[in-house]
Amino acid sequence: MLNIMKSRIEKELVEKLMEQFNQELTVVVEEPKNSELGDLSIPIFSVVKALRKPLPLVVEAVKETLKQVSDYEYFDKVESVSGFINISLNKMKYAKLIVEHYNNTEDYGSSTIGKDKTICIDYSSPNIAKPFSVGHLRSTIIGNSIGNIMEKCGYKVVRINHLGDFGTQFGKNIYAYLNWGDKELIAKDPVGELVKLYVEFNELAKTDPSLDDAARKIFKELEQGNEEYIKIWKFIREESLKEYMKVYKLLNVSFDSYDGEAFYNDKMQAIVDELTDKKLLVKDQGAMIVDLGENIPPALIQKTDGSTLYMTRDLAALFYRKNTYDFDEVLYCVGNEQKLHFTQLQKVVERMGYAYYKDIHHINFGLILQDGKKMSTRKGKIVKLQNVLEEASRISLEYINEKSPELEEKEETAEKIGVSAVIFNDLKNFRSNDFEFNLEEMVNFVGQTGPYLQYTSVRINSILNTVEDITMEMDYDLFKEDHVFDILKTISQYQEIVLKARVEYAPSVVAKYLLSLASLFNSFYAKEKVIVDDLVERNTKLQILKMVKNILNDGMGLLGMQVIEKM
RNA sequence: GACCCGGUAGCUCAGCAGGAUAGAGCAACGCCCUUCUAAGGCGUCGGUCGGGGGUUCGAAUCCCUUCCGGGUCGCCA
Repeated sequence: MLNIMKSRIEKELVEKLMEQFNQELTVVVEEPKNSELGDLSIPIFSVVKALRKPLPLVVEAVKETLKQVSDYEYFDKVESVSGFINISLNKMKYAKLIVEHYNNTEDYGSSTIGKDKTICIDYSSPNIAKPFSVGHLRSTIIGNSIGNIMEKCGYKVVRINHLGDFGTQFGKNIYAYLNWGDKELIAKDPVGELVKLYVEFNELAKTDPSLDDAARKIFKELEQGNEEYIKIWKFIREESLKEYMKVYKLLNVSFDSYDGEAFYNDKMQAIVDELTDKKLLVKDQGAMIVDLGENIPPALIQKTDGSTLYMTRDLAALFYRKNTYDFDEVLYCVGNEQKLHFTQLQKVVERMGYAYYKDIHHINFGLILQDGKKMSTRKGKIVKLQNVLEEASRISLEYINEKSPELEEKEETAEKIGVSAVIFNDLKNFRSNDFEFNLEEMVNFVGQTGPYLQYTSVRINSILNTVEDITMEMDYDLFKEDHVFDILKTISQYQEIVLKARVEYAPSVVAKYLLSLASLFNSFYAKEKVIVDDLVERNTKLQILKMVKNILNDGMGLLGMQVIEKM
């Protein structure tokens, strides 16, 4: 609501000033950092410059013109301080506007900006025969959250888990499986054992490069339909997927499609043909590449032995998605280290003459580091996500036993708190930042954390549960107090926050917002008693509580966190 | 070597289409449960925004340069 008011004032003010001075102008309405200065602020340096008139004169002109703006009725005070015109809103009027708007809005915070638009999000996409590491956690929860945010903005979202179920690595997996795989051990713990085999293979290949050749050969035959290999491949894929589904259930994420790289195996030749027809494919050192100019390394489409690569499969997947879903945008939630790959992908599509290369976005995110370095599956240096989630739930249960031993459904609640803590710990920081893997930090429950948000929501719950229902009777005088008005102002910004998160593909925008809302509420909670004898006052406070709780819960939902009733 | 990220309080980070005295949380220290959940609240301490130039009325924010950390750079994904 505040954003709407801001842009409306900007627009009207510019129009009227331009009429007056017959001159191109821009005006920006912003919010002062320090709320003591007012609620809205207009720096007029640029206007002074454009008009070439003395500052006091411009100040007066802007102040006068503001009186003609349609939102003027909500202004309380307009004063100029060192080149800024600061506006204080009439707290009561503004509060009334927001509360009524809130009560008349179906899905508060939603918008229709994405109406009739489709957005494909490629996320999670773990590599089969590898455990679900904390590395995959990022893609999964960032992608899931961005999907939720897009839906809130009206988009139709297609969630795609582009499983890494093909590629040379399978040559390695199959080679190791056939040559030194222990069937019994594999039956007991398929994924765990397969990972061991994979790591062993890489160890041995260091001293014996012929192993890599053998693996490449196996993969090529797999690609061409070798039945024995396909059987093993299917087994590996199924077992891995079973393992992943457990994690997805825990994280509460789902997908519309699990078509992985293998799905595109029969769609690759068409890509090669089209690139050939368009004369983009060049033979270079035995391999087929697309040259992308001097600044970008060429894209490899086909290996010397004729088998395909990651790039080829991504192109096939892209075209398939365009044809199947007719997306307006396609997002790839993949780590920073693949930035070049997606630049190349986009470039190839551009060279092929498709205008929608502009709709391809790499939603990059930072690495999870260990000792300042990237974690690597090949070296077996990975942490299983499930262990992290279990640890978080365990600590959460300890809290419950200590703080509210009489709680029912302790285990379920502990799990919801633990998992949400891990999710929030990731999403609170901007996605492209790297971060050092630190279990203690992930399961920290004090301060700017997931449990803090859940706790705030739960506190509100226990008050709301004591009353029958909330009437419409309001005492807007209460909003004259800053600590009350600030909550309301924050509530009024929810929609613009969600929209900002959409533009930046950044769940952290929502996360930070929820922290500040929760913080404002907790200060309020410490200062004010809600269940007071004065019924109108009580009702007004309950209305605030209701709004805060709903936004907290809704926002946590956008992040993929679990909302809980009691803790 | 080339290219891409990042460097803000002891730690983790916000702020970056330039704007008014740089903000949170953690840690440290001191308070607050006879009030609706103290997983909370209040306060104190803590910063030459990596260094150096430049543009500007105004720079953490833009430009150049330099140092430090990380990532990527044809047959892995």
